[in-house]
Amino acid sequence: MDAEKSDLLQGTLDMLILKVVALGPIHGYAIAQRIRQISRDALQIQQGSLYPALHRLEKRKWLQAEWRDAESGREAKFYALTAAGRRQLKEEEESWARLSAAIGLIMRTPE
Amino acid sequence: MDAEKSDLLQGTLDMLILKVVALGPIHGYAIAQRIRQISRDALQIQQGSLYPALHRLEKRKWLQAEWRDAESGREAKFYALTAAGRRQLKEEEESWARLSAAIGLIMRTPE
DNA sequence: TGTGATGCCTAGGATACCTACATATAATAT
DNA sequence: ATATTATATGTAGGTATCCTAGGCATCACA
Repeated sequence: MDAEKSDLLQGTLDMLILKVVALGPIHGYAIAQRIRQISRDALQIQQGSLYPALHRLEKRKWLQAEWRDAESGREAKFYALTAAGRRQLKEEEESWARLSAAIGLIMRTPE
Repeated sequence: MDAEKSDLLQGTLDMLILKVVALGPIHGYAIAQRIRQISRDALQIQQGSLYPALHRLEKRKWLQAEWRDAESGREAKFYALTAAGRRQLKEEEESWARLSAAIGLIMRTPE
């Protein structure tokens, strides 16, 4: 009802996940933690956004999943970037650079 | 079906419109033209996105509409920013700055 | 014993955007 | 004279994304 603003920019979640996974195989829960840490709490991924996104990316063959032991000793699902995922990440980076620069042009227009 | 990427970053349309209207009263069709011009064709607002957005912003009292003659001699609906719209624009600018900077932190993380 | 952190998941709802369509006028080209 | 393009506004329906709110399980620690 109260139209609260999202915790992130719609459409950037896939790119953020792909980027973090590109840093090295990592499990879902840790992806959200890393994004939060690196962004100094500015970006907070809800679990209800995270897991569907991971399944989406896996289905599109951009990520590959594998159950392994986490540092904690417990089982966790580790994700790795595929070759297609690397290409997709590059595309999304370019799209982000292009669009955010364009928004900058608008927002810096003097009156 | 084909998951084509959007012409803009989801969630930024309202901010872009508020910003352009803040430059001076302007009608809907011209808003889309200005956004396209200033962004050098990088941002293209579809009519099916534009008009619902304008109605949304007017309903929230961030814009005020008035029918007037356009330069073309034809009638057009001119929009002006309200005081609440000015506050909203400021908030959206801050949110954009915060989130886009945070995304920059993630995307520039070295491996 | 129970609480918090870790770790995975889904269902349902809200919102935003796009495609496609509909309508009308004015200017320009053929 | 006629057709097309640009201007100008609008809606309906579909899709995708994200969030809230829940559920389940394990482990450490108080």
